[in-house]
Order: sequence, then C-alpha cells, then structure tokens
Amino acid sequence: MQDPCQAREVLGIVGDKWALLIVRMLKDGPRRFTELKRSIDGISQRMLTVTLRDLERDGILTRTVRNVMPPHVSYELTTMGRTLREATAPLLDWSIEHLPHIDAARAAYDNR
Amino acid sequence: MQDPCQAREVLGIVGDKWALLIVRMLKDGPRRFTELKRSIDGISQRMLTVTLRDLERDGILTRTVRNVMPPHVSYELTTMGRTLREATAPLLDWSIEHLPHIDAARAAYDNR
DNA sequence: CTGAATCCTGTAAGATACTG
DNA sequence: CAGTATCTTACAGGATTCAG
Repeated sequence: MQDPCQAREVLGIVGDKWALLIVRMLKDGPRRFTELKRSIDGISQRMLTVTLRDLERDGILTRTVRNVMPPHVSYELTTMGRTLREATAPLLDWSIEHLPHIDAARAAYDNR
Repeated sequence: MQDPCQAREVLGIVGDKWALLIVRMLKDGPRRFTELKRSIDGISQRMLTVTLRDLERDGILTRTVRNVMPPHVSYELTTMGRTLREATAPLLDWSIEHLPHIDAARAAYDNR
C-alpha cells in the first residue's frame, strides 16, 4: 500500500455507491437481475445495469444468459470477486462496531 | 453485516473520493494541512478542507490549532480512526494483489 | 499557513418510456 | 424478464479570490 495510485484505483470499485452492496448480495451464490433489484433497496434499474456491467468488466462477477423466453440472466462472483468480498469483511465488521460512535460524534459535533 | 443500511453508511465514508487517502497519510502520526495537500496528489484546497471537516465530524480525526503566526494546524487520527485504518488494510492488500488482474480483465472485456 | 466564500462545470444518477 | 434510450436535475468538486 505504498502506491497512492493503486489505492485510488481500488477506491473506484470500493467507493462505488452500489458495487459493494451487489457483491454482498452475491456472497451466497448466483442471483438474477430482478432478484438483485428487489433486494437492494433504492437502486434504480439503470444503476443496477450499469454497476453490474462495470463489475463484470473488472472481472468481479460473471453474467450468464440462458436463452429462453422470458430471458433468464444470472450473476455470480468470480474467484476474484469472492476474495474481494472477503477483503471487505473487516470493514463491514468495523462499521457494525463503530457506527453508533460515529453517529454520536456527529451529534456532538453538530451541537456547536 | 446483516443490515444493508449500516453497510451504506460506512460506504459514505469509505466511498469518499479522498477520505481514505487522508486516513492513509495520517497513519504514521499527525500531519499539517499543507503537508497533506502536498502528499495527496491532485486534491484541491477546498476538497482537503471539506474532507477533513467531515472526518473530524465523524470522529475519525482531530484538528489541533496552535495559535501562532503563521497558523499551525495539525490533524491526527483518533483511536477510532486508527481502527478504521486497520480495517481497510485487507482491502489495500487485496488491491495490490489483484489490480493487475483487474486491468487484464478490463482489457479483455474491452476487446469485444 | 490555513482556511472561507463564490462561481461554474461535468457528471452521476433518478424518472420515465420503450423493446426483444 | 432484463434490459436500452432519453431526458432532466442535483450535486460534487475544480478554479479562483479574499482573509485572519
């Protein structure tokens, strides 16, 4: 982690508004488009499509189309995607533990 | 990490364009404003100020003003800030290891 | 040196409607 | 069902100037 430029490229993925939420939804196996749309609260159809494309491009997940009617498309983490998911776990643990503190800190700060 | 809403609040910090880069620069102790400005390539004065304020508000770092002329202000991670920094370490390790793969995946994807 | 205050712009992204 | 296309808007964030 010496090179700031590298750090910045990851942030492009990690810092994405929806990317980690999608990765998180895929941790237990493949999911379909509509399934993801339902389970990620507030995401628009457009942003789901766009973010899935980006993650596919980055090799984080795969997109599999079954050519039937109606269409059936499922998304699944690649090996790299799974390691990413594991690498973000400490961060999520951290959030669970510290979010109350953050909220408290904000409240204290705003009371001035 | 069951609650998506929590995940989303952390992403507000982690996903910030500059926040983690600042946290990273503070890992070895307090730094001054101009020092940070120099070492974080491409950050504007405005964004440094704004991001530092946000991180102070969140209780991630402290701002210490020494009242001399010229002014002397230094920023330092709080205990919580240091734990955040530690929680992001796996992610940075991950990036070092996988960025080449990501670049390759992108190149492959774009060649179609 | 360390900001605050404006101004200005590009882009992210929501809403909506259409399609194989 | 799983998208694409278009329009529109809000806001992030850069450049610049001023100030204690």
